[in-house]
Amino acid sequence: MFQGASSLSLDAKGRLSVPTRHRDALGGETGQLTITKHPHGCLMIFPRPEWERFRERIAALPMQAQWWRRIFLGNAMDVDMDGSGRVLVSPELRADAGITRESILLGMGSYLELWDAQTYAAKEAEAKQAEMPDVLKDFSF
Amino acid sequence: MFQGASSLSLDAKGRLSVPTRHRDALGGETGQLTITKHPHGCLMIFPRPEWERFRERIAALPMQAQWWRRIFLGNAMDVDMDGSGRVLVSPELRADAGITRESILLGMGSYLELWDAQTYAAKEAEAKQAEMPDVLKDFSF
DNA sequence: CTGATAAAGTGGGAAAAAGTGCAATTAAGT
DNA sequence: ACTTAATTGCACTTTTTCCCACTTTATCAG
Repeated sequence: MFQGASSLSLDAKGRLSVPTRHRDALGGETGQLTITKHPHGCLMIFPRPEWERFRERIAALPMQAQWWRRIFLGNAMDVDMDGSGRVLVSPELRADAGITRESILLGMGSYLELWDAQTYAAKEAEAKQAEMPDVLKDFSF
Repeated sequence: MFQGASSLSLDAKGRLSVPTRHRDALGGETGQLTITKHPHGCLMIFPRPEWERFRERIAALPMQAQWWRRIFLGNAMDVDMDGSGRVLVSPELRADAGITRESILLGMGSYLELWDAQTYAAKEAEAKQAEMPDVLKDFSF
């Protein structure tokens, strides 16, 4: 179960150093994980088994959801952590999420989200302004 | 199982250099594959056996789908990879998908999609803006 | 509180693999 | 038969991947 935010910076080669507290949960025994696009403008990072489950659900979607398939499945990259817990984020994925150096890693339960630091700050501010969605209206704390 | 995006450029003769990680799965023992049109504006690339299966299903469609038959079956080209993993994409197919040089190859499970880079970027951006189709409304991550 | 030890992060470099372009040979058409 | 176009194979250059070493940070003990 992933939760919590980490500020981190990719190195010159576009490698992401996975925070130690997520390393075991993310890489498992073999260090295998999968990174893909998210339509909201960030990247999703899954432990490999979790990705397999997600992919099955995506693959089962009907024709109308073809574009979602392209975004999630068509852009998914299987990667391995290197000896020091780093993963290479492909140039295509970095470009899509607008990630240069400074980025934010968010624990989102079964997966992680990787955001460009600036983009995230802007979108979060925007979301705070926006009206509460209906489903939350009768949600009590 | 194909997944993941690759940026690549066709050479002056219209040849596509198949990314190494897809080469075995796409060409099999003999390097034979099939390329055809897709109505969404890209090309589909199948390993030969996978194409055979797809063709059977298309052929079995009723009269209403006659146009889809023309598009898929009528434009299919059987091609071979050369010694260094390249395939020639015919001028007709390239023209149809608007592919000049820069293109994107998407792994879509049982087949690959080849897009003109610009076209893909534009359509993807459009899809991200668009409202989520009903089938996805109750899809949780 | 300070120092030492250990662990983790960061950067760089070398080896291997993949891509790109050229050249030669074969095939086809006039 | 000769010219032109196409295709296949080869070689060189570029990129990518993997690994090692050094620096910095954190933790524990004195």
